[in-house]
Amino acid sequence: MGAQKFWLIKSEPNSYSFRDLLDETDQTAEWDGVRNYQARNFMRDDMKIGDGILFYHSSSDPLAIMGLAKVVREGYPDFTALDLNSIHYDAKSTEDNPIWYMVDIKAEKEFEEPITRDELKNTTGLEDMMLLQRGSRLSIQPVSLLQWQIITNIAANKGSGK
DNA sequence: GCCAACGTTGGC
DNA sequence: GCCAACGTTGGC
Repeated sequence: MGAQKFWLIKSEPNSYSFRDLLDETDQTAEWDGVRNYQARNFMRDDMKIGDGILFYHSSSDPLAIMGLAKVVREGYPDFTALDLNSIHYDAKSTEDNPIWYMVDIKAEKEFEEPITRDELKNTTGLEDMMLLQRGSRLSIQPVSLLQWQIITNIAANKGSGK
């Protein structure tokens, strides 16, 4: 079994928020609709059960990490690509040759206070975070162990009521 | 609302 | 295989 890895997933709360995930049965959702090859490869090949996820709200106020989630099902074909009625339908994808993949994620912990993008930018040690790089648009990003530790520490300190 | 950055498409 | 045109993302 490989070591646990860490990820950041972006979502526009207008379409799907961390609250929506918390409200799901078992707080679990299929992460469907991703139509970018690099993100697809992460889900198909690299995301493993138990991997940690930072759930980030993009195009919103505040721009922030809202909480933690984890991978509970590893990559499998995104069937919405085969569904003519889905906005994620893709004619290039077939049952025999599915192009797109998804994972299932489960909410783990809602931060008492979201960690804002500004805060991340001002935190020593996070300079290299992909999220903070100019022009970074990838909706699923790898996060290093150190970055994960720094961010979960911030959350823990906020949660301690200090 | 603006626009830079990026990924994809398609003509050649 | 190149690359211009286009559509989308997403911070500001």
